[in-house]
Amino acid sequence: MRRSVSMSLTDRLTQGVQSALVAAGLPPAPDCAWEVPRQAEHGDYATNVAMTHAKTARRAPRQIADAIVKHFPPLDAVARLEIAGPGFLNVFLSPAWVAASLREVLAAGAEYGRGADLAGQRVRLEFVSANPTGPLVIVNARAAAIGDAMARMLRARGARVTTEYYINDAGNQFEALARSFEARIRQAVGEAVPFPDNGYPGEYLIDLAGEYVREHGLDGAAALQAHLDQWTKEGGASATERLGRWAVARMVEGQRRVLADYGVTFDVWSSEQHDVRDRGLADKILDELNTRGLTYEQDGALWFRATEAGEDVSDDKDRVLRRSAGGPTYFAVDIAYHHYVKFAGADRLINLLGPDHHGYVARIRAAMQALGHPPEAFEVLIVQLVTLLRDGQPVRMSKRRGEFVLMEELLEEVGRDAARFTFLTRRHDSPLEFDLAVATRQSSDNPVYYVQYAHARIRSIARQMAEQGIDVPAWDAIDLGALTEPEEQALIKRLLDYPEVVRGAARAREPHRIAFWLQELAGAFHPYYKAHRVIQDDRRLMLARFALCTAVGRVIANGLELLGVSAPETM
RNA sequence: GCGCCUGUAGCUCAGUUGGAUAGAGCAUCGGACUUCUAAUCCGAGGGUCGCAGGUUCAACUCCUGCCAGGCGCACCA
Repeated sequence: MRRSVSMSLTDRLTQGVQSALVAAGLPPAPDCAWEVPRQAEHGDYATNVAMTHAKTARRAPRQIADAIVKHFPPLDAVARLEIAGPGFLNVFLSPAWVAASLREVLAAGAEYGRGADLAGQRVRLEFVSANPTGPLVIVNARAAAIGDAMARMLRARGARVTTEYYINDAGNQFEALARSFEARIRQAVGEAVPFPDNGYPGEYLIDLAGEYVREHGLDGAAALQAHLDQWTKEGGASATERLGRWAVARMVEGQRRVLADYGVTFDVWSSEQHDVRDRGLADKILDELNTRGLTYEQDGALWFRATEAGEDVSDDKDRVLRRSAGGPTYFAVDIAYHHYVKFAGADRLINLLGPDHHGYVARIRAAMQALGHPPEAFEVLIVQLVTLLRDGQPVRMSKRRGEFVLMEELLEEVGRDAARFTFLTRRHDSPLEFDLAVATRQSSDNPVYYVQYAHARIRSIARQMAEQGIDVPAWDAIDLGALTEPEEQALIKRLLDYPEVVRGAARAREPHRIAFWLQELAGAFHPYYKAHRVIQDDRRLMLARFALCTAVGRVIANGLELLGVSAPETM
């Protein structure tokens, strides 16, 4: 980021306030927050510093405000200061400064909105991580949209982000899948075997079994038995496990493909089996925890003192690490994975989990803190459920019972951009009601098109000007002083807020702020476009407006990029 | 029973670490295309911010209690 914009306007205003306070013989304020007032008559920026500072400065708010106004240093950005209400300080920007500041947006281009406030942070961001026991469903699409936007946002502010998909390809769920898959294969070749209890009854397993039988040329029960016997002779993993591995590989491949179609790719795909269990990390972490005195034996099992570990969390009960029957629990494996693998390459972990895991958060956080990781180094964000409706009727989603709506189907019906944008106009921790019928019916008036359309219109102006052979000089050579309309001033001021919006969204882990802000920007642009023509005889005005529109288009494209949504040239 | 999330317009949701008269989209109603894309624009109606207290100059926002919905409380993952 260029030095001229590295210090934001509000920073400069704060500096002005502080120097004014000192010049007036008052103590500097510990904090000075700026907001954009809802109403234009309250100025472009406002601060309540005179009120919050009243106690420490031991003066009446209005007295402090008076002093600030009297001693405020001259800034070319500031046209005037006003005191209002109980002691608000309202700042009115100079129109000439506003118009000229457009140059910074244009000069920064695709870089505009990026910054370095998270520079040096190595973040490992895990999301989706659905069980490899079935295809991805709608809630996975929500997590994917949020996680991917989160990664883009954090990178834009300087963090080094590694995105990760963790595959739970071990334990009871894997075994249930393997047994279910074997049963489906046997049924596919005509054997009358019962389907296992606690299996995965979804139709996708029947399809997958059919594929397996076809690809291996198993044209009957005898051929299947020969196929399996060969493995038995070889020794090693059981036939059931081998079938399960095949099913998992196919399932993960399918998940990866759907996510790629959605525009979401991961830097790392890690496997519970290969990257943790096979490397003996589970045993290693038990030793580590033992050494630290964080465990005890009881009833033949090894327990973690979850109720005592942790600085800012405490679990409500201790947790088993090694079962009395032997073997580590998922929890033990997970501690090992976080500690040895994830923290090896990052100083900050962010996990997006579903609400069904929130009871798990306290124990894993406690474990991380017990292993010496500071509380803020390990963040868990709960992405709330998507309650699926079809014409107002709830649709239960359960992979176990085989009832769900696939992420693939969502993308076909609603489309990638609309789906992503819909998920990104909600807070991640807010439950979302998603009516498929309504979403399909309304997919053509999804708010995403409102934003994209603004971009397409702007690109269209550029095409028109090129077609008409209008010569556009470098931005620096254009006289922006022509931008005096209130709508033009308002648009530029919005653009100036953008870097701060991205910064705040990244810091709060809230990509939805960007989506809402883009809607507001488009909402300011469309009326302007309708009311004022760009291409016209007054060349000075035309070029200035073209510069403004180009900047708006640029920022829309930048913002949509952070959300993983396309910015079309035409619509 | 305990814990977490949520409760804001008819519906779906925002509300920027306490600010000034609580917003948007959809839906409803009334208008606007000879003009850079009408996937647009202009206007109207629509609210006890779940309820009740408390904190203070100021509460949708913070605290307490209650009500309602969702989720979780395994030697499953």
